[in-house]
Amino acid sequence: MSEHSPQAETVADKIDPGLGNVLFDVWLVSRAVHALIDDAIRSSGLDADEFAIYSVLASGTPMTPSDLADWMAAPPTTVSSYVKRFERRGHVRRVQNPEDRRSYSVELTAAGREAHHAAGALFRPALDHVDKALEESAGDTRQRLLELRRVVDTFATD
Amino acid sequence: MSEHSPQAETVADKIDPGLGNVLFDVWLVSRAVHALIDDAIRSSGLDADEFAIYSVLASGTPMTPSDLADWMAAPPTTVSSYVKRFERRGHVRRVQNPEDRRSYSVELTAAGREAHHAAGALFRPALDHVDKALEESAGDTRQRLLELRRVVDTFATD
DNA sequence: TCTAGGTAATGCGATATCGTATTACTATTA
DNA sequence: TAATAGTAATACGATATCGCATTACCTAGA
Repeated sequence: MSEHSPQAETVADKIDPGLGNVLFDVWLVSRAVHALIDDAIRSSGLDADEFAIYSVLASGTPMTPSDLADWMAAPPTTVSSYVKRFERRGHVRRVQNPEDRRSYSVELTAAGREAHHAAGALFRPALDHVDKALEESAGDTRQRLLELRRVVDTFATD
Repeated sequence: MSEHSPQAETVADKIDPGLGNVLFDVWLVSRAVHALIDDAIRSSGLDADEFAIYSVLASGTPMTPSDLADWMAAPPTTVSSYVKRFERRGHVRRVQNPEDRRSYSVELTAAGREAHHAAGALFRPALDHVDKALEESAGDTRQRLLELRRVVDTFATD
């Protein structure tokens, strides 16, 4: 396996594929995707994780730190430092919840929306490439991913 | 959303699903998967990333640090510290490449195989749950993931 | 064989992640 | 309404990640 490569093949090809299982495969793919996004949007000053968070916030869904933590399966402390960082950048604002003074929701500022937009512009070519390469199977892929997320959440919650 | 929830639904349900695109979906699912694995195997002393690396090594494919970096789409410096850490644990050994004195391959020691085995035992129930819940679509899911990885690698390489 | 350019791996430093313990508040029960 | 338990968020500290610069080695060209 390590001595020579018959064709132009990627590392991923050479390794598995018997090793694989769904969870492992997700892990592996996501590393590549994460790197792809990081590289694509680097010059915007956001990384893949940050871009994703900015994206939900930009979508208009009000999110508390706890919501964010559940949504992205991150520990509360991690979300805390994200919010602090984003706020320091002037990209995010905390909006007090009048019903519960411990809590607040996180909102993008105008500057935050701009940053997200800029990152989005860098992101789109990469996404287009992938979508194009996937062709009709793209929808199917997303379906499988959503299903998987549902299953995983079930397990984590039980 | 913070006021009330109609059913027993997960956070993921409430958010999207218009926001989504393949890359974003992968990112999101992988966070959940990563957390799931972390939690499942925590008591083994390995985390999800480490378990994955131990797994390739356990599979018998000889891997240099560069191979590992390519395979898991991580920067060389990150792999370097992984190897150092694993070696410190006594789980891994460096085997010099006689052809190239800069290089070496990484091998699991007996202790490393044991650690991997222990983590594997904790991992399996989680995997079984997911596989069972996915039923026949599991194979299809893996297929989609492998395809995606291929596409992403193509983009990264061009 | 010398030199220039490429590649494998790492040291170091900056910053990110996340576990443990804590604070501040809300809900529940009596 | 006091006491207890539960929940939202964070401070702090330990460790991980990764970019930049560097070392050591290999390869190609003259």
